[in-house]
Amino acid sequence: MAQHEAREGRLRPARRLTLSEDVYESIKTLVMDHILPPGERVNIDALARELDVSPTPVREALARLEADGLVRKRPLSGYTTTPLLSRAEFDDLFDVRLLLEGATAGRAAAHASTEERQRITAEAAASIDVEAGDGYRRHAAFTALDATFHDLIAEVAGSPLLRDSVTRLHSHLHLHRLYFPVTGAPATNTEHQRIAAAIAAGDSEAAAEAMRAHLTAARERHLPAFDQLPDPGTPRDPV
Amino acid sequence: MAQHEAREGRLRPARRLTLSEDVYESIKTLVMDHILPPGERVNIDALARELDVSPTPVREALARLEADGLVRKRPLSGYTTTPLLSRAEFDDLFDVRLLLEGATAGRAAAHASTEERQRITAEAAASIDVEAGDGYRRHAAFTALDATFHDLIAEVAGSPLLRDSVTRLHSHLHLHRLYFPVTGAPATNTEHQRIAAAIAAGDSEAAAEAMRAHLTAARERHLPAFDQLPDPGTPRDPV
DNA sequence: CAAAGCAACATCCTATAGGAAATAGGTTCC
DNA sequence: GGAACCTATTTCCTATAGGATGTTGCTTTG
Repeated sequence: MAQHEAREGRLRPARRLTLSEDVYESIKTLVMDHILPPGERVNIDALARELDVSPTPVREALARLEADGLVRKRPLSGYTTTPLLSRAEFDDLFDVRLLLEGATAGRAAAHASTEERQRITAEAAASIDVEAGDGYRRHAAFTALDATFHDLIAEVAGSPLLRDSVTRLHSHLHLHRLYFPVTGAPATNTEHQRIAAAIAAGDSEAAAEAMRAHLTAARERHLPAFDQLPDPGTPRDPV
Repeated sequence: MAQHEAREGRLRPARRLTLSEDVYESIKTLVMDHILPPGERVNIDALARELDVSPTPVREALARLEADGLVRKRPLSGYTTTPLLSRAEFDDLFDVRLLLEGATAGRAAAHASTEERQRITAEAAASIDVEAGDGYRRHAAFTALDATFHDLIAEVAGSPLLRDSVTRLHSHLHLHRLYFPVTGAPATNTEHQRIAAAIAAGDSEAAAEAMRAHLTAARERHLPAFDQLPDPGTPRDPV
């Protein structure tokens, strides 16, 4: 049963601890980067062959991804990648982000340690040198940096439950953003630095307010995307 | 391969659509009702034999439950039910509930339809006749009714993302409450009715305030539980 | 020409078997 | 008497095979 020597030369990164974990990360990346396009059927067997594993760990990873909201499962019809965000879902996402991330910023300003405040300030400053690169790469780097900044604040807020909720929200955001390159990188950086300054100063109310202003502005920057492409609506259960 | 006639007489309820779904609900109930005690190892094969299915759907259900936070998975050591809430985790839970459910109550007051307002009012009123029953049964019924009320408000708030977050939080709460019967049923009912009245009247601010007052009071009612039993602390990764 | 029915196909879902790792217990050595 | 090492067992993890179901395309009929 020569199943080990075939493991070389696969397109997955070096294995973590369990195969299921690797497969989970691999598929998550495939969905996040839209290599598996939104709203498309996911063939378990084909995916297993592609990753050079048996269908069982693929099935297990898909079950976790469904709980994350990145794929959907129709009972006897297989898995499907979650379709693109509709306008209503996008608005809902930012409404909830406003609520949750306003709170994380305020709490971060109150609870963060000295070392954590420095990390946040550094992260906001590091956002500048993403000007390098071109097109897709540059946009992907910017998106990753933005996510890192927001996740860092959620991490520092000192509430595991709040952090989980925010992280879950962010993975939903990726279902929209990668398709629509935005041009507001400089504005985003200054807004980030304003948030970082308020947190460093320990001013909870100012931090929350700066975060809410940032999210409101970011929401406005993303809006034109819905005019460029036909709105996908919510064609998610065509029965 | 006589695998169908063995399906009769199992302790699972009638099958929904897929076996994995049934198994998921079954295990979820086992964890919620503490038939699988918190912090205990979960043997996949034993569970599969108990439910009279193969390990594969059990494994899939466990993966979903891990995403829900009801079980944990240590890479090469199997699954474990999530341990009891520590004092710090309990405080965190109610902090986040205060934030999220205050928002759901306010939004429910603004967005609910006439029919939905009636359902909420009816649900709050129905909370009275749980005085019947004894001990465990009575407490379980009260807990279920409380969860239904809060979930209903989250449902009506008109934000799918917010509803998911709240629902997720509630499943965490079950990890604490069932072990410590509380005596505040009458107070809970009046508080629920006050919330329902504010929502029915369409007063967002009053509804949010009533919800926050309710949660603050409920938190106080639960607190003595930590004095009755030795605090479990956070013995979750004994290596 | 359109719609309904049928059949073939592809895919998912479940069951079983075997290899690998971690845990637990006993033994031995210090 | 205690700690470290080794061995045996248990358990998890992965792979493969077969049955049931949904889906798709074609044919036939009105």
